[in-house]
Amino acid sequence: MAVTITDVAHAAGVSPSTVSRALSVPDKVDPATRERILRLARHLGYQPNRAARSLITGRTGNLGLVLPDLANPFFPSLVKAVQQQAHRADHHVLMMDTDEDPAAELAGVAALARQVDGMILCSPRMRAVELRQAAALGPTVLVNRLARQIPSIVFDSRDGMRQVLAHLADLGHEHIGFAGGPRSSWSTAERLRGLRLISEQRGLELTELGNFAPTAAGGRAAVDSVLLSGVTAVVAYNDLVAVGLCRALAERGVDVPADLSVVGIDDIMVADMVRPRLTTLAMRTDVAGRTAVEVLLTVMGHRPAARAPQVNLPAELVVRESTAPPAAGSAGAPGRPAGPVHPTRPVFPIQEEEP
Amino acid sequence: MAVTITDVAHAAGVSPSTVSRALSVPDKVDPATRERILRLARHLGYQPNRAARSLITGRTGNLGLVLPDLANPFFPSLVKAVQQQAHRADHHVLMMDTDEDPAAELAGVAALARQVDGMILCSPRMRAVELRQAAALGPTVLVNRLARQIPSIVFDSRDGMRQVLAHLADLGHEHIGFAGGPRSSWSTAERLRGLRLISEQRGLELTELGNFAPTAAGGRAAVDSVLLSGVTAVVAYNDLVAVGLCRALAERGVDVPADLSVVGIDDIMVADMVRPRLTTLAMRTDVAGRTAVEVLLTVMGHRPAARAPQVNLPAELVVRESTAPPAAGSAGAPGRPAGPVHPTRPVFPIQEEEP
DNA sequence: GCTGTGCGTGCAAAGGATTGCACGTACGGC
DNA sequence: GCCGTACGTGCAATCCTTTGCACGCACAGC
Repeated sequence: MAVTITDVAHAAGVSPSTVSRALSVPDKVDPATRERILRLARHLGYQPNRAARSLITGRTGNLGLVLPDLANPFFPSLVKAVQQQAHRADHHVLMMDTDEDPAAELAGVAALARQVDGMILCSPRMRAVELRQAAALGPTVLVNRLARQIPSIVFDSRDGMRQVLAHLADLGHEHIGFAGGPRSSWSTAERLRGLRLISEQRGLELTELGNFAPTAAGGRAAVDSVLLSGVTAVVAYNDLVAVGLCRALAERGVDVPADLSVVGIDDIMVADMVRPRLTTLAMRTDVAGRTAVEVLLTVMGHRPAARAPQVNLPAELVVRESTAPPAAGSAGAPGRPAGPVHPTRPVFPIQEEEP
Repeated sequence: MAVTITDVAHAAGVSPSTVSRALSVPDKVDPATRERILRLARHLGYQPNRAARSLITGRTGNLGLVLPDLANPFFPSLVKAVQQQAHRADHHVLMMDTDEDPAAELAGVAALARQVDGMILCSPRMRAVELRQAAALGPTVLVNRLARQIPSIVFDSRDGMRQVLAHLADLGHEHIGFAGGPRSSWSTAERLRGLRLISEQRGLELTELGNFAPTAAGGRAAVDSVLLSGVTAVVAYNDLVAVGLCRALAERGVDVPADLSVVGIDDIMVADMVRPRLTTLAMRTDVAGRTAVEVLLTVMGHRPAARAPQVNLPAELVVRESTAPPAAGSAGAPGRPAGPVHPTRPVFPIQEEEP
């Protein structure tokens, strides 16, 4: 059916070995024969059978990519970058969506391991011990998660949280809430750690509002804790949570940012489309994806991997419309000094009034 | 390194052939031996080497998925559904993003063809003749595109456009604009055909506003044509275009839906998050993805494929906030009879006024 | 002119699973 | 009690490519 290396060899009047060498180690074969072979190979449309090659070399030419939920807008651009970078290195990408199921993650990794040369695990939900098992199956790079001995790409949570809190503090906020993501999410823990550290340094009051699904619905669910907490600004686990929260607040008659400031994380496309446009901590997921592939290719090259590389990518605050100075008379900042204050509005408790 | 079929065979005291049969055609081997083999295989953690299997069977266990831009929110849920459905059939998915480049499509398909058992081409931009070349490389299913002799999954554009125009006509609109997508997009042509047909049937005036990029930026770019056209309602190529258009309109002081109605297509997640929430023609991309895999597996099974199956999926109009009756005195509907009319607002030409 | 070196090429093994064919055993039927 | 059948199992070929080893030839050096 398909044209094999032997077909090319016969056509060129050489042995299959020579054809193989002409294609992979060109300087080991006579220039004249090489040219003839290459021309014929092209002309016959020869494409090496990767299964056969894989059988002998032990390499597949594929990379695995495991992630919890492709429908989460955080991932597509990461996946896209991974795919592009892998393609540049002549590798293909096998994708696996585990649907936020930690059990499916290990199973998926095991199923994938045999037919990829290395794997990228994005925001894995599995526990550390399982992570080690997974990494033992082959070269592995983690994205959005840190683990001893496993190469990782993460965003600098501490500096990110520093930027967020600096911005809010500059606006005059003193009491800030954090609406966390899933309990099993490493990012939640990491961001909380950063927030705790920095808010203590700056003398800000930090209220943990709870754990919510990493979706707009999760954000809606957070609205009661937010309103009861008395905070003047909320840092949401991600932009979807922030958007859901804003929607729910609007329905309660709370104006963002006049009555309450909201900060998202990730800077997904939606963040710039909603009203108010979201102030958010931008994560360059495309950079993360590209870096992950580069690191993976490196560790795939050198067997021993002297020490697991850890890459810390910068996050950058994008200030848009969802943050403003706290309302005068707000619970969080009673009688605070002047400043570029927005037109005052009634705050909590909320009452229905003209739009 | 890894445990092979021979290892299992030795452990069980049988030949590799028997192990192979125990795993693939269980009723051809003695129940007792079968049990022993299965237990040992599980215990040793045996995973068949797919390269070796592929070499002999000619099948890879992979499906290819080619699409123009994963960053477009239309695709992720489709990809997710494809992946899930493929996984159920014990196949993996090789994804390829062509970055809206028609030339990259054919190249990508060619590169993928050798290592997949079948391919799903989503919204391909390539021309019909290239499409035939691509389909000749192996079992192929088209999504969002129709071609003779190639199995296709499409959404029912005509009925979709009928719903859209019925909704707008019911509201009282008589002059409707269409902001098309890329010229090479099959969907643009198809939707336009539907709009022309139905608007003629219903005696509506249809204005083609041009071709725009399938993004929010494309929608922004459409704002001038829209304002100059004198239409009272716009059907956008997709939700992103609709969102971009709404944003640009708002900046010009045009209120949606009071001054102008906008209808999107696709019902991506964003459609329900922006202000105003978008009235849009919902496409169940997850259903399309699942169906595509099912059809592909079918055509992969039967060699001859009696006739290429064509699946027409229903689209369903979701009415939200971006559509309303045309403003009284609007160019499109001068002195139209009463009805549930919104509070009147000045229309074009636009002038800055209080929010 | 003979030996040594090096380059270009071919031979053959290896990699792991599948599968047609054939063999052997055991049992049923007459 | 013998033959035929059927079932369970093993043998060996096959898929295609890569690669270590060896061969042969030509040319340079002494």
